[in-house]
Amino acid sequence: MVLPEKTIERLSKYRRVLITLNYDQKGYIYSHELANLIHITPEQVRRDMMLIGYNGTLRRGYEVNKLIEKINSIIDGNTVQNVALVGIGNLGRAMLNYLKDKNRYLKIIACFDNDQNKIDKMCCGVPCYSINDAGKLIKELNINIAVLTVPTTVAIEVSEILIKSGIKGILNFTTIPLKVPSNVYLEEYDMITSLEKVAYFTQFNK
Amino acid sequence: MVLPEKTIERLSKYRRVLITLNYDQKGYIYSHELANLIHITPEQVRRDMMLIGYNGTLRRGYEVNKLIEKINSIIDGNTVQNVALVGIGNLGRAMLNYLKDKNRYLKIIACFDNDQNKIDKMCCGVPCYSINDAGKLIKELNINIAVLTVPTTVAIEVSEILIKSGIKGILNFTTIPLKVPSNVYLEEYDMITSLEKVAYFTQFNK
DNA sequence: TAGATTGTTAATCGATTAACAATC
DNA sequence: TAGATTGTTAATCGATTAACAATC
Repeated sequence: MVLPEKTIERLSKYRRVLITLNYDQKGYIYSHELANLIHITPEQVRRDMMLIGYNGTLRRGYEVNKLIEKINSIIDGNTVQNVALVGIGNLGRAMLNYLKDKNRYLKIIACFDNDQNKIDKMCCGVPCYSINDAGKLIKELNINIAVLTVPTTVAIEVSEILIKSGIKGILNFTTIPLKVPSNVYLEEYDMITSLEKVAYFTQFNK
Repeated sequence: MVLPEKTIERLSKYRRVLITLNYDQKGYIYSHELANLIHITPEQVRRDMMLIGYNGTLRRGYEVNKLIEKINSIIDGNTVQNVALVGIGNLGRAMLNYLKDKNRYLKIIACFDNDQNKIDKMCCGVPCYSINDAGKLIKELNINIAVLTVPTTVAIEVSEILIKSGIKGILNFTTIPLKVPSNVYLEEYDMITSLEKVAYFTQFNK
């Protein structure tokens, strides 16, 4: 029932390249063409298609529009999920601008901060509320997902508030490892670790 | 010789929590304590220690300072690596502020852009140069690593310039999958995919 | 000693890659 | 038909987890 993490990552990328490169106007695409677009092997594409139960045709490959629809139904469940961005510093604002309007089923409908100068104003087109009202508003606005861009010093405290408020998925951009209950999905996105990883492996390329 | 990717990621996190939580003043740490700090199992910590050839003592665990030194020598090779940030938009500036000064062996010493208003000025304390001079400057300044935060529309073009200029490691924050030669290390950091992944797995937590 | 801890091998799990039959 | 492509099983690879001997 639950698909592998890596398959979900690739489905996200398949959909994005197909849409941004206007392949939906092309009609059909072969596994090796789709593989080339994100630099993987055709076997991996076919295996993903098998896992999601999507069949191509032998002569023409995969029907692009149908495939996009299928991916929509898997990732978004064809229903809008509301997202909050928590912490409107430099990073938060950049992320908000970046993630906003990238997926019509994922709507960033609120942001939270503790700075009185930001609260009750709009930030990049999204209303900003006090973190003290998170408990109430997350329930009222039916928000399931939080993007966490607060300073590391308050990351744990804020994550606990979010979980108490009913958030079921967190994308953590802070560089503190969080601990969440088993009914909350956590994705860690640690930029410093990523850069240090590049530093390590780059040593072998000289 | 080359350590597994996942081990490198954890080494980066071990070092960071040990330093930020001032464990270097504590002297020694047990595998289960270190495991707790980043929410993994003690077995995994011990296996990583084994892989990097670092031995603890039976009664007291691992000597923190020595462990940090060991991780330094692995990830940074105890030598400074110069880094360039390419693309000084909102995201680029946020990343620059975020990554700056996080690791004394990883120095962001230049940024590149194509906007005349930014070129030849300082940006967040780092000199900004024209992308047209990248070929010359990357060699002159001995830069090995690039953090890519340009708009998706020019990502491929710019990555090719960087590779021609001798960059050996790229941290790609754009949402376009890049293709690099085998002697260049590429780390993809796709925020949209991360958010969509959270959206998918959150559906099972309701 | 008894208990706690490390270091390491074996077993398991998850993901990728290889191989190939089916078929248009 | 011949060639190209899909769908799927088997094999391999990489990473985690379990088990346990050694030892302070």
